[in-house]
Amino acid sequence: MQTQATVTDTSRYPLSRKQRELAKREALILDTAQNILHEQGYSSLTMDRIAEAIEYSKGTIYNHFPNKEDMVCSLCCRNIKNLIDIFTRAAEYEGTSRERFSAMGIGYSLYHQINPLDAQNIQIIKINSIREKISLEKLSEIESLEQRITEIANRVVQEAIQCGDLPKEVSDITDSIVFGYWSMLYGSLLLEQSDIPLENLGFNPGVKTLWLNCQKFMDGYNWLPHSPDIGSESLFNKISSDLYSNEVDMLNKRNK
Amino acid sequence: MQTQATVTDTSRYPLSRKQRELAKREALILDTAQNILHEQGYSSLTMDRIAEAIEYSKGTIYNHFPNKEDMVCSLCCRNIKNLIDIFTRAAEYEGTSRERFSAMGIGYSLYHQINPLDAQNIQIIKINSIREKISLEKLSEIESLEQRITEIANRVVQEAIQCGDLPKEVSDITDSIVFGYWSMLYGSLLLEQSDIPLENLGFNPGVKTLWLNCQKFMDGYNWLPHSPDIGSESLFNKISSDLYSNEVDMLNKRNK
DNA sequence: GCAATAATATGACGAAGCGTCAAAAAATGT
DNA sequence: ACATTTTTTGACGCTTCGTCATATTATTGC
Repeated sequence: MQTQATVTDTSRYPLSRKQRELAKREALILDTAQNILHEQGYSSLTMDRIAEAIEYSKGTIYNHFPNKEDMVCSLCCRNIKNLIDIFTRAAEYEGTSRERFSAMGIGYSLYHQINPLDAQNIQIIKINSIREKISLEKLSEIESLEQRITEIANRVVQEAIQCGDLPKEVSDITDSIVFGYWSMLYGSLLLEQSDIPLENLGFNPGVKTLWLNCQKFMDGYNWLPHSPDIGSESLFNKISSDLYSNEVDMLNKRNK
Repeated sequence: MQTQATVTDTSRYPLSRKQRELAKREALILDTAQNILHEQGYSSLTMDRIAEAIEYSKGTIYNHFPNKEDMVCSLCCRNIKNLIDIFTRAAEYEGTSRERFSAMGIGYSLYHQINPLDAQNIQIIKINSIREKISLEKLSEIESLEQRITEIANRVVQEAIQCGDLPKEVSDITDSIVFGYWSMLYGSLLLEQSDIPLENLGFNPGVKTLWLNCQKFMDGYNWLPHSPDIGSESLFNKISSDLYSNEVDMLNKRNK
């Protein structure tokens, strides 16, 4: 009988040799997929090409993933963990609640600038006609990972209310605040997507614009302390260097 | 010689019989494509199916569109005109500058709720791997249509500055304001996309959430008059019934 | 150590879709 | 009425997906 290879066993028991090998191969497949995406783009990502690259047959890949879309979703799951890490760091940042929330925006923006591929993959798996091919298990996996992120953000909002940085009245719409913030981050991300010519749309895009809009969004909710009329950039720089110096370096290096 | 059928001639001269027939058939193709999308979804949208439905051969379709993606983009171009109409109506709304800007948000949101297909198509043509197949002409067509929308929004922002509803200091970042606003609209739209289970993410989504966030965004920019602490919904209802009663009816009818 | 059995890997194959192009059909010009 | 240009057609080649009978490898029982 042909059974589905699986490494999603989350039990604490040590994996058997077999399971380890399976996990290793799964990682190999995902690595290879990412490479191809990186070097040749999504339209060149075919199961045959992956099979050739990893020196296993196509059937073996299909023992790991029910289809191509599911595989891309797995890639997203793997990579979104980096984003969780960034959000966690932001939530633990030593500063006001507002600075911590701001840090999340910077982190999100930085992360996707460094890894535009991830943004593209996320974009792809959000398309309904793609989505319907992804297994329910994988869908709920990515969903719960995203949930972890929104929970982290939500906690900061609640802390802000508790310590009086945000008015008590918003206690029952903390979700909305997170949703709005995320919408703006996500929307900006997609609108800024590499190949869409925003300049011609009359926009002056970039991280700084997003930063400003995020600040104004928080101002609107009366999140104290308010952003200064001028010079909120110094806060931006402070947070960037405090929390994301590695990421900023990486970005600078790449742009050279 | 095989030449490309074209009806994009924008000259004012009356079209010849031939051109009219061509335009008619192009519309037929797009209508049919939209039908198939509506009834069977994007994965069932194939050139062969369209050909069969319109009772022309596939080759004839390829005389109108260089490929499938270009055709979907054409569909977007055709439909985005409705959005321009909505934005125009919003810009001409008799009310404060802030109300007009708000009206744009409501209109955008309503429009995509009524036509979720359009939102999906827009989402699709924003994917790089799709985009690279679309002809440059079509890309610049949709770009300039989108530009018309942002221009309309931008004009309202400028009027707001002129009449003192927005502080003079933002004069040179009107683009950013429009960009932020649009990001939030667009981001919310995509995050709310039909099949993504937001409830489980802890969100309480919907038009009202978006409305609130838009209001807070404007508050953040100090766009006068500020939204009231409670009861900004009455303004929402007023604008909806003043400007979009047709659209609201349509939506109610459909949900019945 | 070996046969029997179970698990896994393979790649040829069918199905489906895209886009092409030589040939057929229709329209136009003379 | 015939020649020439334009348009339409659908069979065809190509690519990709995902399957599955068969081959290979691993495991178990004795």
